[in-house]
Amino acid sequence: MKRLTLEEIGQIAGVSRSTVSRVINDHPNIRPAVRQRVEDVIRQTGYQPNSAARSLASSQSRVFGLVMPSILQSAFADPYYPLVIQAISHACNQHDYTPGLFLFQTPEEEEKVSQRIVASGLIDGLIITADTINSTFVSKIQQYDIPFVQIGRPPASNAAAISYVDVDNEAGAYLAASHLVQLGYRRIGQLATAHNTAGADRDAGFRHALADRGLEVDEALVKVSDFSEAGGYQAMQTLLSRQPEAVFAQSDAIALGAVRAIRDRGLNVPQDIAVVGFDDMPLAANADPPLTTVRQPINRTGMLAVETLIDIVRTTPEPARHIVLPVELVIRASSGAVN
Amino acid sequence: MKRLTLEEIGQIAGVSRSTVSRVINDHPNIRPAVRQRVEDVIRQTGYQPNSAARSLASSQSRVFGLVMPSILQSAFADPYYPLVIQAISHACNQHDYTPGLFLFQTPEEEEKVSQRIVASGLIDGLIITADTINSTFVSKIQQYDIPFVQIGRPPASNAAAISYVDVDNEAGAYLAASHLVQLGYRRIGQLATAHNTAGADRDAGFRHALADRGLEVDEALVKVSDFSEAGGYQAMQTLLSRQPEAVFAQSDAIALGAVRAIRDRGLNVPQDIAVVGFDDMPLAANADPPLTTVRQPINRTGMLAVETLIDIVRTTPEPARHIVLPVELVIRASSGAVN
DNA sequence: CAAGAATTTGAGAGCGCTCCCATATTCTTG
DNA sequence: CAAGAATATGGGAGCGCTCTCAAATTCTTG
Repeated sequence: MKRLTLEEIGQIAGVSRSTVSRVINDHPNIRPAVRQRVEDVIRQTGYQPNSAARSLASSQSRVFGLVMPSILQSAFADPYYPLVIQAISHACNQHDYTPGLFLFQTPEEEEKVSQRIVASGLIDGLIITADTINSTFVSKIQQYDIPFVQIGRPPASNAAAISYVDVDNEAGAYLAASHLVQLGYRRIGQLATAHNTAGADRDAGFRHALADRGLEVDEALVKVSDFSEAGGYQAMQTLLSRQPEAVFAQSDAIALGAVRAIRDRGLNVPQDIAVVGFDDMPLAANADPPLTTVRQPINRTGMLAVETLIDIVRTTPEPARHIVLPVELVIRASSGAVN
Repeated sequence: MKRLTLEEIGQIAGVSRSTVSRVINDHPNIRPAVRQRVEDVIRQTGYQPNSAARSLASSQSRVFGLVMPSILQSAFADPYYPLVIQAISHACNQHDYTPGLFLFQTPEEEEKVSQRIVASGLIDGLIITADTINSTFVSKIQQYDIPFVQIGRPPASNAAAISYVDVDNEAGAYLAASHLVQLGYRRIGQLATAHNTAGADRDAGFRHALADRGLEVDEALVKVSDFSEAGGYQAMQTLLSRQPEAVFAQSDAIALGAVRAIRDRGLNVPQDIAVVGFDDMPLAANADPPLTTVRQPINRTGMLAVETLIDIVRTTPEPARHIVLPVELVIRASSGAVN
């Protein structure tokens, strides 16, 4: 079927191009009868405005870029990212935006593609998932005047100038660690991560919780992992010799790896070692044992990132928006509080 | 920094708009000296052509839509999809296309968004990941003249007319099942899936393998699951009472769930029950025990889907392209062949 | 019911490119 | 080295919208 133009829709409805444009863009000052007539024609013909022409005339594409910088490497080892992508996609669908996907595996790929996307006008704004401490991508993007919001808190040095949506990682870790303390565990370990602000905040929450209850953090019980199940497995293996009574893992994937490591050593969760995770991924509830964890609202994070970006694009970019979402502790069997 | 136009680049380089356009689009018949001069100016200024203007003038957007129909539901329960997305993203980056992401959770969302994407000219073609038997989405898309390729074989009824990239599921399952037979197992079960062609093909391969070696398929040893780890866990639980000696799972996630179910029953893999998966996800190698599985080339699948679509968009859409990629059996500990 | 105010509609210009055709330049070759 | 062929370059038109401004229509109100 041939594609119609505004002009042709106008002809059919007996009005001008301009009037049809007004109807489509919800402008005021159209007689109701005319609006109705035009809307009918649009519906009957299935007309959709040509998006290239729209972008060119309005310099707005209604496309957002969803960026995962190369520094995240094989980002999908952590099931968190697919969920974020899903949430953002859904939010974009609701708001009639199209999410363009930009995953970078190497710095070269990042360099080549990012040049194109920032300068071609293809994209109205960027959603950047990067809470790594050193993000060359973000500092590069700041040089262009393209709006963006970050998912996850940027490093303190430039957090003020950057709009972001984050969850309250510190409060979540505080809840998790407090929970373990309250259950009577004393030798509490942590499977931490490095080079990312979420990890730093969770670490801080963990330490505050212990301190607030008069416990000292035994640095020998803190091991660094990446965000994957395999990383958790390895880190837990090294931690096992220190005989912790409980362990706070900075993600569910890490926690699951830890559980596996504990089992392989012939020990049981939570009888021998209690485990608490972070994220509340779908698989946390189905795990064996079901994982006590900190639930973070991934869907709301994605939705708010999109809505914040829309707001920035449509109104003034200043001042930067900072959103921090609350989290909650979900108590299941792995911490030994229930069975 | 202000965005430059073709005209302005031409001015700086002392040539016309048209010549600059020719340089950018690699047209022949430009004197080397002139081309050089123009390229220098482009490089120095960091000029990028405005993509809206390009699309409008050429009616090509260089955007592909990556679609996961609503029928897949929470598609990301299976880690296969994130990997496919990653592969497609990478392939698009290489070929200077932008992948637009269209994940649909409900039929309403699908309806609303797909109308916009097929008719607005935003998109040059679609990559559809859907090997479900009943895809209303695909039949709807066929009514428009928008090029698309499917990942996974369409149902036989209209496979001839549809371009697709698939892996040789039947051969893979045949390899896996033959492997189990050769190891001496006789009571071989299958954790199958329903309503998708990949599952049907893997089922066929499984049955052929057994038949070719004179074994009958015991239907009581075939259980249906979805593609998730939790689904595999449940299906295996019901299968356990039938005391299989070995089981072929139609995906790695299912296989991992099965391993967990077997363990929970106090049995060991592979000593009591051997397990073979399908996909060779990254976690298969790290699993405990490492999973014998059928490796499918996800990166090549994504790459070929993109390249096939580019070919269809640029040349003639007829005839439909059918690509079936080979798979290989990866033998690890879970099948009992090695330790 | 006329005159001014308010509302509604139409037409022109322009967004930055590509594509085609006309003109200018360079290359052949007798 | 002239004349025709081949090659290289420039300019106009047009892609389908939006936005501004002017004109037409409708609404007020004395």
